[in-house]
Amino acid sequence: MHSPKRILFLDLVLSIFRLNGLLIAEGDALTEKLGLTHARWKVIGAIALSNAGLTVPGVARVLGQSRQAVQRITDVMVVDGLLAYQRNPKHKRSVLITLTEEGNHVYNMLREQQDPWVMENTQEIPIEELDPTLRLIRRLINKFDK
Amino acid sequence: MHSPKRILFLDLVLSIFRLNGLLIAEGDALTEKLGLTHARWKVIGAIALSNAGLTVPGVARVLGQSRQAVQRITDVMVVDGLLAYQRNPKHKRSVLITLTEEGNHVYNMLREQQDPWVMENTQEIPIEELDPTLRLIRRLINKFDK
DNA sequence: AGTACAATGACAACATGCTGACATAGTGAA
DNA sequence: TTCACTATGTCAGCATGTTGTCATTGTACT
Repeated sequence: MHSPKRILFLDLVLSIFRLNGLLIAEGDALTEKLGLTHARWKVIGAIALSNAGLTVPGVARVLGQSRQAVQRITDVMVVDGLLAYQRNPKHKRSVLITLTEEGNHVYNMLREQQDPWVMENTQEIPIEELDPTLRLIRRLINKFDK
Repeated sequence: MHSPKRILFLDLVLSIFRLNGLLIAEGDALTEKLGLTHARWKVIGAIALSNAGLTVPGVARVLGQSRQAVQRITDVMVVDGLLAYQRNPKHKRSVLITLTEEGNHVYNMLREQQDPWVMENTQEIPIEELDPTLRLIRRLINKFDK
């Protein structure tokens, strides 16, 4: 079974691995001055983008990671003053994670780095290419996320 | 700067992170019975797909990882009998990695799991979608890989 | 209410990734 | 050839991810 499609698909899988690593490196370089690591800016991003507020297992679901990994990161970030745990009206034990004032400040600075980066890396790519790619990626995510 | 393109691009980045994790989970499930982990099947795959033979830093470049991380994995895999180091006519110190007989056997079994998996997950996706997606991913890789 | 099952927090063990640092080998240019 | 720079192997320290386990809390169903 050496169909072109097989090769194409495996090539895509390898390329996803590769791009994943490169994007993490990009993000780390972007946030180096902010004292963030990819584990941290992922959490900050997830929380900042959430409307209703997120719990630790909630962030884990969004990022596709184990709740234990997220818990460890958020615990440290609370100690560091970036995040705060807040009573959850929906759940007695599982608190909501919020950005502290400092956390918000860091997120705003992150945005200041991120926006020009996005500009720079998308200006040559038309939406007509971006959109179908995202659709296919999402289709694969849905296929594997069960 | 809240252009649709910005949102689209950030969504794509997050989706890459997510799909990366899901693909690793898929691969791990696929190779569980073979006693492989993702760190290991990535190395085996990279070596099996190479024509000219790969060194440790070579595998690292293909996978987009640090040479130290790859070295640690391959050292263990040599001890476990999956890989062997071979003199490199091109370089006195940097040996070539080869699959042992057992390593080849494992790779063949990996293929037996992988082929139906690829079939199953690509049959609904036409090449006309797969190909431009791979092109865009590669374009991004080239942009970030400096 | 009671009870089974799911979700969560907490802790531990372990695998894997990264960077930094150092010595040695290889490469290319003056 | 010599010399500066790069590539590689090696070791160490640390960040991050996973799974497993256990106790506790929530939830849903009877």
